[in-house]
Amino acid sequence: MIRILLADDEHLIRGAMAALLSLEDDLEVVAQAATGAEAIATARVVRPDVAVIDLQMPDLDGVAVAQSLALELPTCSTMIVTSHGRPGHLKRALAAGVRGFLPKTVSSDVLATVVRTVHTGGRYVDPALAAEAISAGDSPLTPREADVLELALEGAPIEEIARRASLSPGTVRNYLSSAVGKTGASNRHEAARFARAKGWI
Amino acid sequence: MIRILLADDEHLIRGAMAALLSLEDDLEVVAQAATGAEAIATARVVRPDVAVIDLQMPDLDGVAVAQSLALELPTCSTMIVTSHGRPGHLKRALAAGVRGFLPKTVSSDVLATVVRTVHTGGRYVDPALAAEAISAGDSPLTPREADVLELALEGAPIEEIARRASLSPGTVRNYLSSAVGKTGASNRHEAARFARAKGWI
DNA sequence: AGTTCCCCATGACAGATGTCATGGCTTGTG
DNA sequence: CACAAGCCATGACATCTGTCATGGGGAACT
Repeated sequence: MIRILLADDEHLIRGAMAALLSLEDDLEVVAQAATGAEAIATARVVRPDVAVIDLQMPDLDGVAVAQSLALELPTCSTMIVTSHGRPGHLKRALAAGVRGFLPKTVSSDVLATVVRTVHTGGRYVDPALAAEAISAGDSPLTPREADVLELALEGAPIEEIARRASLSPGTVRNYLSSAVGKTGASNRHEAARFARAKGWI
Repeated sequence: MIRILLADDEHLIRGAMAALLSLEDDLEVVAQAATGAEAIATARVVRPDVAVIDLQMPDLDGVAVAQSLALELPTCSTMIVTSHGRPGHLKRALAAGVRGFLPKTVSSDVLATVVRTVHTGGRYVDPALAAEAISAGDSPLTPREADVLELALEGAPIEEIARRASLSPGTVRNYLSSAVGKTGASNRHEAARFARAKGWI
């Protein structure tokens, strides 16, 4: 019997996935969590064999949870399911020791199969997402450029970005200009959207 | 027995919700669809009692589907479930004749209860979403302002917005300026994000 | 030691953007 | 009808942004 921890902030989805996984004879959902922190705390207690984590949750990112679990419970395999699969996320997730990465568009038997695969030490990444990740390539942005671009996402004026990044406005403009050039966008807002779509920020 | 049509583009979620609803003795999922168009076509054939529709789908909006269903199948009650509930959506949905509106954060028994409620002619709107909708108020934007602001969402330069809206760049700037004033933002990008958060565009 | 890359900053310039005043046209309303 | 409100446009002005040149300091690699 494979013991599963399920973490997803959407109660309905979580309950539904639990119901679905429980239909399998060899799978058992032993715990559920609605937030990243809760997932980690629960995992410490119940020590599941496999953790199925949603990527986007209110507090901790799914990847952050995976990182913690990899450290604290090396025997527990972590896999991530997500609605909005961006290339960068996949890369970060694999770096964090995640063994499975799926979009929520897959069918239920694929999910069950992957749970079994990661439990026996295997890995599985959705082919479509993998292809996207490869085509997206590495981020050409320097760390600082990524920081600044992220602050620009909300549409804030440069003044405010500079304050929040503790930089001079001139420097901010330089970084943004560089980022705009690298992304082929025509202004920082477009560049920010582009970079987010690629998963670079 | 209440016959249900389930529409959601995420296969996993759809299957899971089907599994969950089928656990109830008086509910039966008689059809599933992955897109809006598919949902309408399927509904014409199977004539379900209740349609449970996801708000965001690749092609048609959940609200658009609800509108079609209300016309073609007046005996079928439509309810919408969504991950990202914005106030404006709720308003549009109710105008389209939707009888139930829920975020995916609700528990499974709430879902089942609401299915029964709408089937007997009742209505149900998630209290939290309702409160949000009320506090958001009506859109202060004129139709044209909303159009232009929507085009501004992607970060395009004014030149392009003007082309896409078939307006002079000067006019676009006037509308945007007005919208910026009404939203209290400091530039059009912030205004666009704000308006989207409020569900105005 | 030299080279390269990143970080941070400044200054200058052109072009994009936000704001305001103004005016003509249409539509709906008291 | 008079009036208000929305739609569309133009022009002028101040400010914001994007771009480029320049330079110092630090880390990494050859």
